[in-house]
Amino acid sequence: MSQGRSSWVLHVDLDQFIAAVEVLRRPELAGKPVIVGGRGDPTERAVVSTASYEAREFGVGSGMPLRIAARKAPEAVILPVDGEAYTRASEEVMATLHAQPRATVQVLGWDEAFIGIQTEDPEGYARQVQQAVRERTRLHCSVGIGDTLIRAKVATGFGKPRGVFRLTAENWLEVMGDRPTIDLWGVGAKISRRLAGLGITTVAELASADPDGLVNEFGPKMGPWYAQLGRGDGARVVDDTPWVARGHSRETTFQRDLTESAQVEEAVRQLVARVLEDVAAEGRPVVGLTLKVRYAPFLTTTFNKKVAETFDRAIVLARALELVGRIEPNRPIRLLGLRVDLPMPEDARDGHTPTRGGW
DNA sequence: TCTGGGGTCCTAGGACCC
DNA sequence: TCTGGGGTCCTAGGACCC
Repeated sequence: MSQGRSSWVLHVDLDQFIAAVEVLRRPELAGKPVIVGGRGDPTERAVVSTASYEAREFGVGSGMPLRIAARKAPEAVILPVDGEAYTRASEEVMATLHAQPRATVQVLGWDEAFIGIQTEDPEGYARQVQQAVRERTRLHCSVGIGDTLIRAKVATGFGKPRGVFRLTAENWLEVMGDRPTIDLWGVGAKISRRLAGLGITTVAELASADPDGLVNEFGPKMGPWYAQLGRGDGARVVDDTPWVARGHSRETTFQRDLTESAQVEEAVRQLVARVLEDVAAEGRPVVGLTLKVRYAPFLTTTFNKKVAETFDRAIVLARALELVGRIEPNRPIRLLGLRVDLPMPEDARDGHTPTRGGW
Protein backbone atom coordinates (compact mmCIF):
# COMPACT_ATOMS: atom_id res chain seq x y z
CA MET A 1 0.00 0.00 0.00
CA SER A 2 2.96 2.30 0.43
CA GLN A 3 4.23 2.03 -3.12
CA GLY A 4 2.56 4.37 -5.58
CA ARG A 5 -1.16 4.73 -5.89
CA SER A 6 -3.53 2.01 -4.76
CA SER A 7 -6.99 1.44 -6.21
CA TRP A 8 -9.90 2.52 -4.07
CA VAL A 9 -13.64 2.47 -4.29
CA LEU A 10 -15.45 5.52 -2.95
CA HIS A 11 -19.19 5.48 -2.34
CA VAL A 12 -20.71 8.95 -2.33
CA ASP A 13 -24.13 9.35 -0.74
CA LEU A 14 -25.97 12.65 -0.36
CA ASP A 15 -27.24 13.37 3.14
CA GLN A 16 -31.06 13.48 3.43
CA PHE A 17 -31.00 14.35 -0.27
CA ILE A 18 -34.66 15.10 -0.99
CA ALA A 19 -35.24 17.01 2.21
CA ALA A 20 -31.99 18.93 1.64
CA VAL A 21 -33.06 19.99 -1.85
CA GLU A 22 -36.35 21.27 -0.47
CA VAL A 23 -34.62 23.22 2.30
CA LEU A 24 -32.30 24.87 -0.25
CA ARG A 25 -35.22 26.55 -1.96
CA ARG A 26 -37.03 27.25 1.29
CA PRO A 27 -34.26 28.49 3.58
CA GLU A 28 -36.77 29.24 6.32
CA LEU A 29 -37.15 25.47 6.80
CA ALA A 30 -33.50 24.99 7.80
CA GLY A 31 -33.25 23.30 11.17
CA LYS A 32 -36.93 22.33 11.19
CA PRO A 33 -38.47 18.88 10.90
CA VAL A 34 -39.28 18.43 7.20
CA ILE A 35 -41.05 15.44 5.69
CA VAL A 36 -41.38 14.88 1.93
CA GLY A 37 -43.91 12.38 0.66
CA GLY A 38 -46.79 11.82 -1.73
CA ARG A 39 -48.64 14.99 -2.55
CA GLY A 40 -47.80 16.45 0.82
CA ASP A 41 -51.21 15.62 2.23
CA PRO A 42 -51.03 13.36 5.29
CA THR A 43 -54.69 12.42 4.96
CA GLU A 44 -53.92 10.59 1.70
CA ARG A 45 -52.56 7.10 1.13
CA ALA A 46 -48.87 7.85 0.71
CA VAL A 47 -45.53 7.25 2.39
CA VAL A 48 -42.50 9.27 3.44
CA SER A 49 -39.82 9.62 0.77
CA THR A 50 -37.30 11.38 2.98
CA ALA A 51 -37.36 12.99 6.40
CA SER A 52 -34.86 15.62 7.54
CA TYR A 53 -32.63 14.71 10.46
CA GLU A 54 -34.81 16.92 12.68
CA ALA A 55 -37.89 14.93 11.68
CA ARG A 56 -36.07 11.64 12.22
CA GLU A 57 -35.68 12.55 15.85
CA PHE A 58 -39.43 12.10 16.16
CA GLY A 59 -39.10 8.56 14.85
CA VAL A 60 -40.09 9.41 11.30
CA GLY A 61 -38.33 7.46 8.53
CA SER A 62 -38.51 6.61 4.83
CA GLY A 63 -41.29 4.27 3.84
CA MET A 64 -43.47 5.15 6.80
CA PRO A 65 -47.11 5.97 6.03
CA LEU A 66 -47.43 9.74 5.80
CA ARG A 67 -50.39 9.65 8.14
CA ILE A 68 -48.35 8.03 10.88
CA ALA A 69 -45.41 10.33 10.25
CA ALA A 70 -47.67 13.35 10.70
CA ARG A 71 -48.91 11.92 13.99
CA LYS A 72 -45.37 11.32 15.27
CA ALA A 73 -44.08 14.74 14.25
CA PRO A 74 -47.09 17.08 14.43
CA GLU A 75 -44.89 20.18 14.05
CA ALA A 76 -43.24 18.91 10.87
CA VAL A 77 -43.61 20.66 7.54
CA ILE A 78 -44.92 18.13 5.01
CA LEU A 79 -44.06 18.74 1.37
CA PRO A 80 -45.08 17.02 -1.88
CA VAL A 81 -42.55 15.01 -3.89
CA ASP A 82 -41.09 17.07 -6.76
CA GLY A 83 -39.19 14.56 -8.86
CA GLU A 84 -38.05 17.07 -11.46
CA ALA A 85 -36.33 19.23 -8.88
CA TYR A 86 -34.46 16.21 -7.49
CA THR A 87 -33.47 15.10 -10.98
CA ARG A 88 -31.99 18.53 -11.68
CA ALA A 89 -30.10 18.56 -8.39
CA SER A 90 -28.92 15.02 -9.01
CA GLU A 91 -27.54 15.94 -12.42
CA GLU A 92 -25.52 18.76 -10.86
CA VAL A 93 -24.12 16.40 -8.25
CA MET A 94 -23.19 13.72 -10.79
CA ALA A 95 -21.60 16.28 -13.11
CA THR A 96 -19.47 17.36 -10.15
CA LEU A 97 -18.37 13.77 -9.57
CA HIS A 98 -17.56 13.24 -13.22
CA ALA A 99 -15.40 16.37 -13.13
CA GLN A 100 -13.15 14.95 -10.39
CA PRO A 101 -9.65 14.19 -11.59
CA ARG A 102 -9.01 10.58 -12.71
CA ALA A 103 -12.42 9.44 -11.40
CA THR A 104 -14.40 6.52 -12.85
CA VAL A 105 -18.01 7.17 -11.90
CA GLN A 106 -20.84 4.63 -11.60
CA VAL A 107 -24.15 6.30 -10.80
CA LEU A 108 -26.48 4.21 -8.63
CA GLY A 109 -29.48 6.47 -8.33
CA TRP A 110 -30.59 10.02 -7.60
CA ASP A 111 -28.32 10.48 -4.65
CA GLU A 112 -25.47 8.00 -4.76
CA ALA A 113 -22.57 6.88 -6.90
CA PHE A 114 -19.37 4.89 -6.80
CA ILE A 115 -16.06 6.46 -7.74
CA GLY A 116 -13.07 4.34 -8.73
CA ILE A 117 -9.82 6.14 -8.05
CA GLN A 118 -6.12 5.45 -7.74
CA THR A 119 -4.65 7.50 -4.96
CA GLU A 120 -2.36 7.29 -1.97
CA ASP A 121 -4.74 9.32 0.12
CA PRO A 122 -8.37 8.20 -0.29
CA GLU A 123 -9.52 10.25 2.71
CA GLY A 124 -8.03 13.39 1.22
CA TYR A 125 -9.67 12.62 -2.11
CA ALA A 126 -13.00 12.02 -0.39
CA ARG A 127 -12.79 15.37 1.37
CA GLN A 128 -12.10 17.03 -1.96
CA VAL A 129 -15.19 15.39 -3.44
CA GLN A 130 -17.32 16.57 -0.53
CA GLN A 131 -16.03 20.10 -0.88
CA ALA A 132 -16.61 20.14 -4.64
CA VAL A 133 -20.18 18.91 -4.24
CA ARG A 134 -20.86 21.42 -1.48
CA GLU A 135 -19.46 24.33 -3.47
CA ARG A 136 -21.34 23.51 -6.62
CA THR A 137 -24.68 22.37 -5.20
CA ARG A 138 -24.71 23.49 -1.55
CA LEU A 139 -25.50 19.86 -0.67
CA HIS A 140 -23.66 17.71 1.85
CA CYS A 141 -22.61 14.14 1.29
CA SER A 142 -20.95 11.28 3.13
CA VAL A 143 -18.26 9.13 1.59
CA GLY A 144 -17.43 5.50 2.23
CA ILE A 145 -13.99 4.22 1.26
CA GLY A 146 -13.44 0.56 0.54
CA ASP A 147 -11.33 -2.03 -1.23
CA THR A 148 -14.54 -3.55 -2.67
CA LEU A 149 -17.79 -1.96 -3.78
CA ILE A 150 -19.65 -3.62 -0.94
CA ARG A 151 -17.28 -2.42 1.75
CA ALA A 152 -17.35 1.12 0.37
CA LYS A 153 -21.14 1.08 0.30
CA VAL A 154 -21.43 -0.19 3.87
CA ALA A 155 -18.73 2.23 5.04
CA THR A 156 -20.81 5.24 4.04
CA GLY A 157 -23.32 4.50 6.78
CA PHE A 158 -20.60 4.99 9.38
CA GLY A 159 -19.62 8.30 7.85
CA LYS A 160 -23.05 9.89 8.00
CA PRO A 161 -23.64 12.73 8.19
CA ARG A 162 -20.99 14.70 6.29
CA GLY A 163 -18.23 12.27 7.20
CA VAL A 164 -15.77 9.84 5.67
CA PHE A 165 -15.21 6.25 6.79
CA ARG A 166 -12.89 3.52 5.54
CA LEU A 167 -13.78 -0.17 5.53
CA THR A 168 -11.39 -2.78 4.10
CA ALA A 169 -10.60 -6.47 4.51
CA GLU A 170 -8.47 -5.37 7.44
CA ASN A 171 -11.22 -3.90 9.66
CA TRP A 172 -14.36 -5.43 8.13
CA LEU A 173 -14.94 -8.08 10.78
CA GLU A 174 -13.85 -5.80 13.57
CA VAL A 175 -16.45 -3.21 12.53
CA MET A 176 -19.21 -5.42 11.11
CA GLY A 177 -18.65 -8.86 12.65
CA ASP A 178 -20.93 -8.53 15.66
CA ARG A 179 -23.68 -6.71 13.80
CA PRO A 180 -26.90 -8.46 12.72
CA THR A 181 -27.03 -9.69 9.13
CA ILE A 182 -29.86 -7.29 8.35
CA ASP A 183 -27.31 -4.45 8.47
CA LEU A 184 -25.88 -5.76 5.19
CA TRP A 185 -26.91 -4.27 1.88
CA GLY A 186 -29.19 -6.81 0.25
CA VAL A 187 -30.29 -8.56 3.43
CA GLY A 188 -33.77 -7.58 4.54
CA ALA A 189 -36.22 -8.82 7.15
CA LYS A 190 -37.11 -12.04 5.31
CA ILE A 191 -33.58 -13.14 4.49
CA SER A 192 -32.22 -12.32 7.93
CA ARG A 193 -34.99 -14.47 9.41
CA ARG A 194 -34.15 -17.38 7.12
CA LEU A 195 -30.48 -16.98 7.99
CA ALA A 196 -31.39 -17.08 11.68
CA GLY A 197 -33.15 -20.37 10.93
CA LEU A 198 -29.75 -21.71 9.87
CA GLY A 199 -28.22 -20.46 13.12
CA ILE A 200 -26.67 -17.41 11.45
CA THR A 201 -27.44 -14.13 13.18
CA THR A 202 -24.28 -12.02 12.86
CA VAL A 203 -22.15 -10.89 9.96
CA ALA A 204 -19.19 -12.88 11.32
CA GLU A 205 -21.31 -16.03 11.43
CA LEU A 206 -22.41 -15.44 7.85
CA ALA A 207 -18.81 -14.85 6.77
CA SER A 208 -17.78 -18.27 8.04
CA ALA A 209 -21.01 -20.12 7.24
CA ASP A 210 -21.06 -23.50 5.51
CA PRO A 211 -21.48 -22.75 1.78
CA ASP A 212 -23.51 -25.92 1.14
CA GLY A 213 -26.06 -24.95 3.75
CA LEU A 214 -26.52 -21.55 2.14
CA VAL A 215 -26.86 -23.06 -1.33
CA ASN A 216 -29.47 -25.46 0.00
CA GLU A 217 -31.49 -22.66 1.50
CA PHE A 218 -31.09 -19.92 -1.09
CA GLY A 219 -30.11 -21.60 -4.34
CA PRO A 220 -26.96 -21.70 -6.45
CA LYS A 221 -26.63 -17.97 -6.97
CA MET A 222 -27.95 -16.34 -3.83
CA GLY A 223 -26.33 -18.84 -1.46
CA PRO A 224 -22.75 -17.98 -2.46
CA TRP A 225 -23.73 -14.34 -2.81
CA TYR A 226 -24.81 -14.08 0.84
CA ALA A 227 -21.61 -15.77 2.00
CA GLN A 228 -19.63 -13.22 0.00
CA LEU A 229 -21.69 -10.39 1.47
CA GLY A 230 -20.84 -11.57 4.95
CA ARG A 231 -17.16 -11.23 4.14
CA GLY A 232 -17.62 -7.93 2.34
CA ASP A 233 -15.93 -9.46 -0.69
CA GLY A 234 -16.84 -8.89 -4.31
CA ALA A 235 -16.08 -6.65 -7.23
CA ARG A 236 -13.31 -4.09 -6.79
CA VAL A 237 -13.67 -2.29 -10.08
CA VAL A 238 -16.08 0.57 -10.60
CA ASP A 239 -17.91 0.09 -13.89
CA ASP A 240 -18.81 3.24 -15.78
CA THR A 241 -20.59 1.47 -18.63
CA PRO A 242 -23.68 3.55 -19.34
CA TRP A 243 -26.69 2.13 -17.62
CA VAL A 244 -29.38 0.60 -19.80
CA ALA A 245 -32.84 0.13 -18.35
CA ARG A 246 -34.09 -3.47 -18.27
CA GLY A 247 -37.62 -2.21 -18.56
CA HIS A 248 -40.05 0.40 -17.37
CA SER A 249 -43.02 0.34 -15.08
CA ARG A 250 -45.77 2.48 -13.67
CA GLU A 251 -47.51 1.86 -10.42
CA THR A 252 -50.43 3.47 -8.73
CA THR A 253 -52.19 3.19 -5.43
CA PHE A 254 -55.84 4.10 -5.37
CA GLN A 255 -57.03 6.52 -2.73
CA ARG A 256 -60.13 4.34 -2.55
CA ASP A 257 -60.14 0.68 -3.51
CA LEU A 258 -61.46 -0.10 -6.97
CA THR A 259 -64.54 -2.32 -7.03
CA GLU A 260 -65.73 -2.24 -10.65
CA SER A 261 -64.06 -3.99 -13.55
CA ALA A 262 -64.60 -0.91 -15.72
CA GLN A 263 -62.57 1.12 -13.24
CA VAL A 264 -59.80 -1.47 -13.36
CA GLU A 265 -59.73 -1.40 -17.14
CA GLU A 266 -59.52 2.36 -17.20
CA ALA A 267 -56.71 2.34 -14.66
CA VAL A 268 -54.77 -0.20 -16.69
CA ARG A 269 -55.25 1.86 -19.85
CA GLN A 270 -53.79 4.90 -18.13
CA LEU A 271 -50.84 3.01 -16.66
CA VAL A 272 -50.00 1.40 -19.98
CA ALA A 273 -50.20 4.75 -21.76
CA ARG A 274 -47.86 6.34 -19.22
CA VAL A 275 -45.24 3.60 -19.25
CA LEU A 276 -45.26 3.43 -23.04
CA GLU A 277 -44.02 7.03 -23.11
CA ASP A 278 -40.75 5.87 -21.52
CA VAL A 279 -40.50 2.92 -23.85
CA ALA A 280 -41.08 5.09 -26.91
CA ALA A 281 -38.33 7.43 -25.74
CA GLU A 282 -35.91 4.51 -25.42
CA GLY A 283 -36.64 3.27 -28.92
CA ARG A 284 -36.41 -0.38 -27.92
CA PRO A 285 -39.38 -2.72 -28.28
CA VAL A 286 -41.32 -4.29 -25.45
CA VAL A 287 -40.75 -8.03 -25.02
CA GLY A 288 -43.12 -8.83 -22.19
CA LEU A 289 -45.79 -7.54 -19.91
CA THR A 290 -46.43 -8.01 -16.22
CA LEU A 291 -49.50 -6.87 -14.35
CA LYS A 292 -49.16 -6.78 -10.59
CA VAL A 293 -52.38 -6.48 -8.68
CA ARG A 294 -52.38 -5.41 -5.06
CA TYR A 295 -55.45 -6.68 -3.22
CA ALA A 296 -54.20 -5.72 0.21
CA PRO A 297 -51.01 -4.17 1.53
CA PHE A 298 -49.19 -7.49 1.55
CA LEU A 299 -51.14 -9.49 -0.98
CA THR A 300 -49.96 -9.18 -4.56
CA THR A 301 -50.81 -11.33 -7.53
CA THR A 302 -48.72 -11.33 -10.68
CA PHE A 303 -49.80 -12.03 -14.23
CA ASN A 304 -47.19 -12.31 -16.97
CA LYS A 305 -47.53 -12.36 -20.67
CA LYS A 306 -44.81 -12.82 -23.22
CA VAL A 307 -45.04 -10.22 -25.94
CA ALA A 308 -43.37 -10.69 -29.31
CA GLU A 309 -41.07 -7.72 -29.83
CA THR A 310 -43.29 -4.80 -30.60
CA PHE A 311 -43.58 -1.04 -30.42
CA ASP A 312 -47.28 -1.21 -31.15
CA ARG A 313 -49.26 0.56 -28.42
CA ALA A 314 -52.51 -1.13 -29.38
CA ILE A 315 -51.01 -4.60 -29.06
CA VAL A 316 -49.47 -3.85 -25.68
CA LEU A 317 -52.74 -2.44 -24.41
CA ALA A 318 -54.70 -5.42 -25.72
CA ARG A 319 -52.34 -7.83 -23.92
CA ALA A 320 -52.70 -5.85 -20.72
CA LEU A 321 -56.48 -5.99 -20.93
CA GLU A 322 -56.31 -9.77 -21.44
CA LEU A 323 -54.55 -9.97 -18.11
CA VAL A 324 -57.21 -7.79 -16.49
CA GLY A 325 -59.68 -10.50 -17.47
CA ARG A 326 -57.83 -12.91 -15.21
CA ILE A 327 -58.20 -10.84 -12.05
CA GLU A 328 -60.45 -12.64 -9.62
CA PRO A 329 -63.07 -13.61 -12.21
CA ASN A 330 -65.33 -15.18 -9.61
CA ARG A 331 -64.95 -12.85 -6.69
CA PRO A 332 -65.86 -9.24 -6.04
CA ILE A 333 -63.07 -6.86 -7.03
CA ARG A 334 -61.37 -4.85 -4.33
CA LEU A 335 -58.10 -3.46 -5.61
CA LEU A 336 -55.70 -1.31 -3.68
CA GLY A 337 -53.11 -0.82 -6.39
CA LEU A 338 -51.83 -1.80 -9.81
CA ARG A 339 -48.43 -1.94 -11.45
CA VAL A 340 -47.59 -2.50 -15.10
CA ASP A 341 -44.06 -3.64 -16.02
CA LEU A 342 -42.77 -3.67 -19.57
CA PRO A 343 -39.41 -5.44 -19.93
CA MET A 344 -37.25 -4.56 -22.89
CA PRO A 345 -34.70 -6.71 -24.72
CA GLU A 346 -31.44 -7.50 -22.96
CA ASP A 347 -28.79 -5.16 -24.17
CA ALA A 348 -26.13 -6.98 -26.18
CA ARG A 349 -23.08 -6.19 -24.10
CA ASP A 350 -21.50 -9.63 -24.44
CA GLY A 351 -22.41 -10.93 -21.03
CA HIS A 352 -21.15 -7.84 -19.35
CA THR A 353 -24.49 -6.88 -17.81
CA PRO A 354 -23.76 -6.41 -14.15
CA THR A 355 -25.86 -8.43 -11.75
CA ARG A 356 -26.39 -8.25 -8.05
CA GLY A 357 -23.98 -11.17 -7.70
CA GLY A 358 -21.43 -9.25 -9.71
CA TRP A 359 -20.86 -6.81 -6.92
C1' DT B 1 -58.62 6.04 7.03
C1' DC B 2 -52.39 0.83 7.48
C1' DT B 3 -47.92 1.04 3.05
C1' DG B 4 -45.40 5.15 -2.94
C1' DG B 5 -43.35 4.46 -7.13
C1' DG B 6 -39.41 3.37 -9.74
C1' DG B 7 -36.20 -0.13 -10.26
C1' DT B 8 -33.14 -4.88 -10.09
C1' DC B 9 -32.54 -9.82 -9.76
C1' DC B 10 -33.51 -14.72 -8.41
C1' DT B 11 -36.15 -19.24 -7.92
C1' DA B 12 -39.49 -22.86 -8.54
C1' DG B 13 -42.28 -25.43 -11.32
C1' DG B 14 -44.66 -26.76 -15.52
C1' DA B 15 -44.61 -27.32 -20.54
C1' DC B 16 -42.27 -28.84 -24.20
C1' DC B 17 -38.54 -30.72 -27.04
C1' DC B 18 -34.91 -33.99 -28.07
C1' DT C 1 -46.58 -51.88 -20.02
C1' DC C 2 -43.14 -49.22 -18.01
C1' DT C 3 -39.83 -45.72 -17.63
C1' DG C 4 -35.10 -41.68 -18.60
C1' DG C 5 -32.69 -37.16 -18.36
C1' DG C 6 -31.25 -32.67 -19.89
C1' DG C 7 -32.15 -28.21 -21.64
C1' DT C 8 -34.90 -24.16 -22.56
C1' DC C 9 -38.79 -21.19 -22.30
C1' DC C 10 -42.48 -19.18 -19.81
C1' DT C 11 -45.30 -17.93 -15.78
C1' DA C 12 -45.94 -16.85 -11.00
C1' DG C 13 -44.06 -15.11 -7.11
C1' DG C 14 -40.61 -13.25 -3.89
C1' DA C 15 -37.05 -10.22 -2.06
C1' DC C 16 -34.61 -6.12 -1.81
C1' DC C 17 -33.01 -1.22 -2.73
C1' DC C 18 -33.50 3.95 -3.04
